[in-house]
Amino acid sequence: MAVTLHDVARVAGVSIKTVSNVINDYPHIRPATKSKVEQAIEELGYQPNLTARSLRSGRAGAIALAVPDLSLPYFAELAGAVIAAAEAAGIVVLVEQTGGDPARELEVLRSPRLTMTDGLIFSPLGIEQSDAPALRVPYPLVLLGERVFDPEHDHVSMRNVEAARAATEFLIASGRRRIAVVGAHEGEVIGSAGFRLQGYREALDAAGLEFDPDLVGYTAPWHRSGGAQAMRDVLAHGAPFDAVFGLNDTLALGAMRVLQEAGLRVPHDVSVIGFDDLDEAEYSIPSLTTVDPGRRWIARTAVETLLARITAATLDAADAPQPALQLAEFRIVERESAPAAASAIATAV
Amino acid sequence: MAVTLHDVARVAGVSIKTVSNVINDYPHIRPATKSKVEQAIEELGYQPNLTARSLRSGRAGAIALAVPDLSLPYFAELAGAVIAAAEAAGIVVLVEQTGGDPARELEVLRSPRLTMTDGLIFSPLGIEQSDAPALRVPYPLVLLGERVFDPEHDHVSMRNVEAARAATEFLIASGRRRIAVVGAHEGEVIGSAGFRLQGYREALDAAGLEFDPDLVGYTAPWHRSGGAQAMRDVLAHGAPFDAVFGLNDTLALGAMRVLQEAGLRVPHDVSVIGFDDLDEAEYSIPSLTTVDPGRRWIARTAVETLLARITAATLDAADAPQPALQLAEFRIVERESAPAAASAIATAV
DNA sequence: CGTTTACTTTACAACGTTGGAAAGACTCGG
DNA sequence: CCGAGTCTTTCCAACGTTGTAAAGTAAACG
Repeated sequence: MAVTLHDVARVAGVSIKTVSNVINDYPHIRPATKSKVEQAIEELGYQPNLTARSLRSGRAGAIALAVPDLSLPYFAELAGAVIAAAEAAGIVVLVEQTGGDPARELEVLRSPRLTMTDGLIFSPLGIEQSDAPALRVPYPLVLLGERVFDPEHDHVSMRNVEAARAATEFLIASGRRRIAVVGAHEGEVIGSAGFRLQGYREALDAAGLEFDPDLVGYTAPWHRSGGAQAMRDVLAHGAPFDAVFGLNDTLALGAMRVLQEAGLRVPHDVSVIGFDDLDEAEYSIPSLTTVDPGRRWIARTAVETLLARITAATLDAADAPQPALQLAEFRIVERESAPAAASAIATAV
Repeated sequence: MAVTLHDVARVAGVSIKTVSNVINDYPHIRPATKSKVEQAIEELGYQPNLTARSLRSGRAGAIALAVPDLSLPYFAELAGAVIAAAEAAGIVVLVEQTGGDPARELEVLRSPRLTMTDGLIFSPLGIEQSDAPALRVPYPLVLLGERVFDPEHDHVSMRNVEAARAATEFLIASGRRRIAVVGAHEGEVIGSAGFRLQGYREALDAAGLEFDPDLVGYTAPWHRSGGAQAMRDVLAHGAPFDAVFGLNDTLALGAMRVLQEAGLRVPHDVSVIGFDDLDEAEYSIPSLTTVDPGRRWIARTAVETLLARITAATLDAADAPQPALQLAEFRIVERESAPAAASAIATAV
């Protein structure tokens, strides 16, 4: 079928090892031989078989990325950033979708498919802290997110508590006092929802504001429809509010949608802030004030960390650094849905 | 490092071929031997090395998907659907981003990386019909989109002209007469922009409406910002209009944003229709009437076609079907931004 | 009880590549 | 013109797996 080293060697009239040497820039090759080989390569259109190279060298030049679902914009943008960062290092990315299902997540971790890659960047959503032992896999692994922590692993994440607190404080500083939340997970302590809710409560406490359970909207899926439904629940409670903190942007966008249906104006009656700084936050109507949690930095750092770990593993380096938790810097991106200086106070139905 | 067939064979006290036979469900194995081997596999946690298997068998169990950019929602959702469809067949997907850059697209086609996969699903954006010869690659290839056509290849696409015509006719049927377009590409005939613009013109012609160049907003990148900019250009022309056809959803959403800034109400003053039926179209404010071009069907069909082609290639089947162009069915999804029965007529700027 | 037949296991080679080290060729000094 | 040193090329084996075919074993038959 395909052209192999043997074919090139035959055409060039040398041994296959010489061809291999040319390809791998072995220094001691006579110029004449080299050009002869290069000409044969050109003529035959030879391309190295990366599968064979991978088998022989033990390095695949590929990593795996497991995320819940590419139809969730956060993960789509994360995946895009990971692929771009890997590409810059000449590495390709195999993408798996887990759907956030714990069983599927565990299955991916154990899957023999990973023998085709050098390591995994794993963004779990369904598994729990008690599943941490399942993370002790025989290949380099970098964790993302805040679902599971394990001191044995490199972990790249964001400052959820601080960032959520900053978002809430931003609303408070703008004059809001009754701040609803959408996207909470019942009883969750660890995880994006738990941490961000904690940050929210810390901000309230620090400002001497009371936490009102009626202002918390719950939803498991962080889809726009979930945000809409949680917002409706809060409205149904009848407690007045003048701001909404969407625990992520899609939730906030879904919530904005419901507010508008309910006749509440954003930001006139209700300020809305999100979390993630998705592309679409910039172009929603009104544009969404949000937290940029450092997604690109996370992608880049995750790839760099994984590649360093892979290199260390091949060198069997004893001086490899300890696994670490690296946290991205965040910043508030002010847009229309929550101006720094808000005005009116609404009394919602 | 990893456990190999040799290790299992040693522990089980059999030859490696017997272990291989057990794994591959070879029928003639004594039950006692089989269980002995299975126990050793279990005990050692053996996992087959897919790289070696792939080298030996010539089948990688992986396909490549090349799309412009995952931060474009259409391609993110497409990629998600492709991965899901492949997963159902036990195939993994390696995702490449071309950025829509012609040079990069050609590079991906020729890249030795593809030797790690069994075939490619390619969604070009930058290359042109004249680049078609570059598509004659030595591995199975399925084309998506409408940038390049080639009778030598399987191609899965959508009914751009008909669907765009239907979208325009939908606006006309709702009572609109001055329909702007955003997202056109200067001089393009072949390609999403060209085809959809053609459908738009066909609808105008059929309805006896005049085509007004001042109502066409151009933008190369089909980002939201491009839609916004194109909409501003149209507004700047000063020609009145009562509807906007965004050549895709993100363009339409960007345009809606600008309309609102300009004080025009959607759909009261201006109806807006998009194209793609992205998740977010359902939750924008107002929700976006759009065309569902059959994205999931396209993903599923592309994967099935590619896998069939791969199988045919390995069997060296002479009875393989001719390459074909398969087109998805489309439908109009009516939402708020363009109701079937529109009312007022606006006179823009 | 020898022989055919069917079942079960194994030896070997090969997929395409590269590391290690030996073999060959050339250059230079004496 | 020889030996030492350097440059250049080749040979061999191995990465982990599976196809082919042969070898070995047990059951069945006459």
